[in-house]
Amino acid sequence: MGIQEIATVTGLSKSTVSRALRGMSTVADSTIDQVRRVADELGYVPSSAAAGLATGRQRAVGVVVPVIDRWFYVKALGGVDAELRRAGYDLVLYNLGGPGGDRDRAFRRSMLRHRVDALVLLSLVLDETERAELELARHPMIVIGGPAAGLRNVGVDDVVVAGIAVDHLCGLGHRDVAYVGGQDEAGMNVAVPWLRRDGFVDAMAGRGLSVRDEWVLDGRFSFAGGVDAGDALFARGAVARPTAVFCASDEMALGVVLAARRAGLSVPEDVSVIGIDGHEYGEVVGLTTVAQDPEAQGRTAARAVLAEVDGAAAGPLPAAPAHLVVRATTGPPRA
Amino acid sequence: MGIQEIATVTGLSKSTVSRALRGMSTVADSTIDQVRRVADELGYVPSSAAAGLATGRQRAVGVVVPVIDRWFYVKALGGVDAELRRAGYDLVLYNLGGPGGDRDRAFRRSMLRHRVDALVLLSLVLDETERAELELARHPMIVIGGPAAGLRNVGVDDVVVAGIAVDHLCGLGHRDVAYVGGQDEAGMNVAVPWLRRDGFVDAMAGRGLSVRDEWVLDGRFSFAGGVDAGDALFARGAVARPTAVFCASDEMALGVVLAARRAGLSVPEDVSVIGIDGHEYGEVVGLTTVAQDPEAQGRTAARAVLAEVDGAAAGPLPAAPAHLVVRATTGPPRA
DNA sequence: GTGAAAGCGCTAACAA
DNA sequence: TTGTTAGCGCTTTCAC
Repeated sequence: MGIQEIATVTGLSKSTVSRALRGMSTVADSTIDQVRRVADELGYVPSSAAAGLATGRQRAVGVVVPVIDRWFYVKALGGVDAELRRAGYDLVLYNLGGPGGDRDRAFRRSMLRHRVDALVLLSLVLDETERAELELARHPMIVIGGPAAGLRNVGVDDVVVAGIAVDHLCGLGHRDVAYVGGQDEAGMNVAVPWLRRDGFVDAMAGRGLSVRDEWVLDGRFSFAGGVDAGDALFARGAVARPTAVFCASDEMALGVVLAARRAGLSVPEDVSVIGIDGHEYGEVVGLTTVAQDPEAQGRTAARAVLAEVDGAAAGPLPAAPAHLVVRATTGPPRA
Repeated sequence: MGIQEIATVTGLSKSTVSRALRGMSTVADSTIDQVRRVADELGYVPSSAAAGLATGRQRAVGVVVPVIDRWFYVKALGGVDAELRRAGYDLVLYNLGGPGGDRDRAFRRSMLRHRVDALVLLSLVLDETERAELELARHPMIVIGGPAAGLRNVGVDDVVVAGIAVDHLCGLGHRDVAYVGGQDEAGMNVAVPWLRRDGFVDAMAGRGLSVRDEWVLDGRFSFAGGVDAGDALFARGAVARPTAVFCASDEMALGVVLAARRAGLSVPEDVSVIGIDGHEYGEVVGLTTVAQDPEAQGRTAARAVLAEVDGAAAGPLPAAPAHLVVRATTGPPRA
């Protein structure tokens, strides 16, 4: 049940059938109809392997994620997927599976096998070997999230984002603000957390405000991590307590809010909390945040990489937008 | 830079190189070493398309999800992925993208192209046409989540799960319990919500308890939906308020808890809340739940389908385990 | 508008 | 242990 069968049944040649199936304009309309009908009747299923071998194009792009179960990755993946589907491309998912997931093997064994025409890397920091390996495959690559040396990337300007948050907090009158960020649990993607922290510290310094060491905490970029950080922050008694907490992700911010309430503090009266992301849960809970749109970033990245596959030049991409969304978890500090 | 180059450089034949690359035991160890070295030097990258064409095996399996951004799907996807990676298989993600995502095209255009050797469907209810289409591809299929006519499936027994929740609630003395479930937002996957609701109603009936119509709500299987359902439930004043709420997912349960607190009710004193899933957030918040392990289900499904690809018979799978986790959101009703 | 033939890069008998 | 010879199912010149 290949193209040949259809050729035999219709009395046409393989080449004509091939052209007809792809709807090429050099084929008579009547022929196209006939071929399509017969193909349907026969239950013809094209072989992407054969087509790929012949053309050198797989019509598939790979998406590499450090781990899957993070809000940002899921959203970005959805965006990439939507755009690929529009273009008729398949998506092959390469999940590095965290620190325990032996990246090396994953890299070598599958990503390079010409199974895909391009790669979208989700906030990945590659080491030299990995870069070199990927270079072998010679296909277009782009990263979403933190910047990566030598690769195009789409994402927000993390320093700017941190600045927006600090502006908001300081504009309300806060001077004692803590930071909850830290390494991603997966042990990857170092760029983003650092950029946000540096952006925070710098923005504070820009206003003549310094940040206490004990107020820079690791929230592991997760809800539970945020709770832990909040517990640490609020257990110390009112004297050494910040009046505001800036979290590098909404999930952590949600955790901090919970910890605050548990500690008997009211938000934002006793402590203000702001996050980054635009997580759905935050909207419901009334979390103030600097929202970004990872889905749109995914779509942008997919479009860019697809264009490159089609031979377009790889120009630089503009920073993705992010904007302050003021809700109920931030307010002026207590007088 | 194909297998041929290596053959030329080493002075061996293509076949020997091919065998050496795959480490076949009929090849001299020294030859294997040599071939591998030369392959590395040349930066050889195998072509999965060519291998697939020749063998008829793509070493890839497709995973079909109704939408990606749901806790259960993400977790299950992770499980499938882990097992595939172990087996050296790639994962091709087919996201139907909700009701707006024109399933048809997605089905026809890519899933069937022999790009994958098997399919894992995440709680999908297929109509006849879709079933027929997929049959064409003739590869092993399995569904995770609700049962689907004519297909093997792995998942919890939803009726039993609902029974566990009802047992717990009634064991505490509750008689007035509401249900929050409803259609998945995606408009797919009808089986699971219905089974859970029916299981709930039946279990209640089994104890001589009936369920008010106004206490069966749609929470859209999301956090926000849970909040809405909770608002509706708790806005009516204490008279018509249930003493417990059974939610078909933890995300909805979390929303109901939030709504209860907002309405000035304390949990579990004024109202008990129980969910299904074992969501991480629930753990932190102290949500009582009937926990399941979608990741394990994903692994099981992947293993089963891989075995079938390798020619194993497709025996029936046992129901996945689920167990009650009592935490802080359930307690006896007020006297 | 259609056909013939070559070939994409690999694997798999069958020989040697 | 290695080499020879056919394909796998498509696309694509180049003719007609």
